Amino acid sequence: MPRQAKAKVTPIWRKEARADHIYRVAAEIMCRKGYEATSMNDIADAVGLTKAGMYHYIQGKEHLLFEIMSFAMDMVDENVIAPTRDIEDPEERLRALVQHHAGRILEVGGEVTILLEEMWALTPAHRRIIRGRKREYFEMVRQTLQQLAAVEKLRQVDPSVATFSLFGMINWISRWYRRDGKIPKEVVLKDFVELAVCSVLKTPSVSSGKKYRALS
Amino acid sequence: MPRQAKAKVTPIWRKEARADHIYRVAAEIMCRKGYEATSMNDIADAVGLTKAGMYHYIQGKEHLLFEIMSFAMDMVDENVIAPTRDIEDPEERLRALVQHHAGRILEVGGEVTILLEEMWALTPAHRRIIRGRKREYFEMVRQTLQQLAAVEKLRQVDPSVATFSLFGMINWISRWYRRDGKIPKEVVLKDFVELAVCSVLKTPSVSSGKKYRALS
DNA sequence: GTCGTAAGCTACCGGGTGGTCGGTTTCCCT
DNA sequence: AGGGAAACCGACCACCCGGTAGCTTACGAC
Repeated sequence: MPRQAKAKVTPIWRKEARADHIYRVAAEIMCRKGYEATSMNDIADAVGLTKAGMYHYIQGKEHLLFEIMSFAMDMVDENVIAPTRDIEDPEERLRALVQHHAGRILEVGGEVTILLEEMWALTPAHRRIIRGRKREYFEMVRQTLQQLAAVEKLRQVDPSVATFSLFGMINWISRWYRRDGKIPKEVVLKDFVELAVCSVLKTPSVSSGKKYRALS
Repeated sequence: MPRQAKAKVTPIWRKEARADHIYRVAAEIMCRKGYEATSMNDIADAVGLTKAGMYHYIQGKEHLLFEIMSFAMDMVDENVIAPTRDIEDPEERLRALVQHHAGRILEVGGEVTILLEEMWALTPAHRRIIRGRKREYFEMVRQTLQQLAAVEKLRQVDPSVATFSLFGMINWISRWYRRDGKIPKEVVLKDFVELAVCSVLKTPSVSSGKKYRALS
């Protein structure tokens, strides 16, 4: 039990921290095999406990999924919505939204994004909560596009359809991007900002170049 | 048994046709609840047979999924690849690809597209087959983008990344589009062609207007 | 040292899974 | 009328699921 060595140094193994570890392992497995195809024994084995032992830290399978999804939405709130909410210029805001969201997926890994689609596995109450948080995010992006439409910068497309399109492009990343693949994540990020912004804007101004300048 | 009435008219109820019906029903249920969450009893009930009776027409659950996925890829081959393969101008071809693919999803329903993602549920042999067919399609789109890059029409983005982006936008449609919703499919289709083409092309020429003219 | 608590395990539960077997019904053909 | 095949079903199988009860162990506080 190598973990015990660390336990000696930090005598109190926070129960919550251990639960966090279980969440992380569970997220990885569930993402790889799907929620239903993942058994509690799979998770217990991966985490080094028996199923019964694991139940001292968690409440149940569905609750596990709910916690993971909530964590995913927390990440969106903190790392995507919060840093972009106060950007005044809607074009600038859109660019930042894409950059932060895609950047998160590329860096943290898409596990969490993929699990966000297993909505039907949640209890109705939990499903309502997650759906509400998703809708909130969706509305923010949609309103950004509507602002752009108001100043004639948006292409002649339905703002909702355009928003769905943006989410499609970005969420799909987690289905194909491999961090050990040959495309570096900086390239993907730069390209995605360009693809996303250009797909919806008539005449995007040149990137303000805060982080990425045009290559040529 | 209302089906019997029809059987009287067409005395030979082709076994294959009955199997087809089962595939269709299974696709609808599996898409709604997910492959693993769908039991053979669910399907049997929906199709009006007992589980044992159903096994006279099908070979097993995994094979059912494989057949559905193969059918989906047949549809792509017939209705997307075949009618666009011989278009010479790559920009025209790209436009047609998006139009046909998105059009199919909007009209047939996305069941089949969503099921195409449950790759991990297949046996390795079946998985290899489906993956091969997917890759073939992917390569066709990618080469179209590469041709566009060769004539300086593609934006400064990696063609593979751009291809993934296109697939993301389009495949995502089946996750949000409701045929009984308020956005008519013609609008979605028109918008998607514009969004997709404009996302990857520097200066898309005005649509040749074969089917859809600019609205204003 | 010993006691209380938390951690963790073995053994088990009821129920549902994909799948099969043997038999019965139904229908068409002659 | 009756024979043969295809259609269909009730009962069952072995197995695995999520989850729990109750016991044992390990450890820190005093």
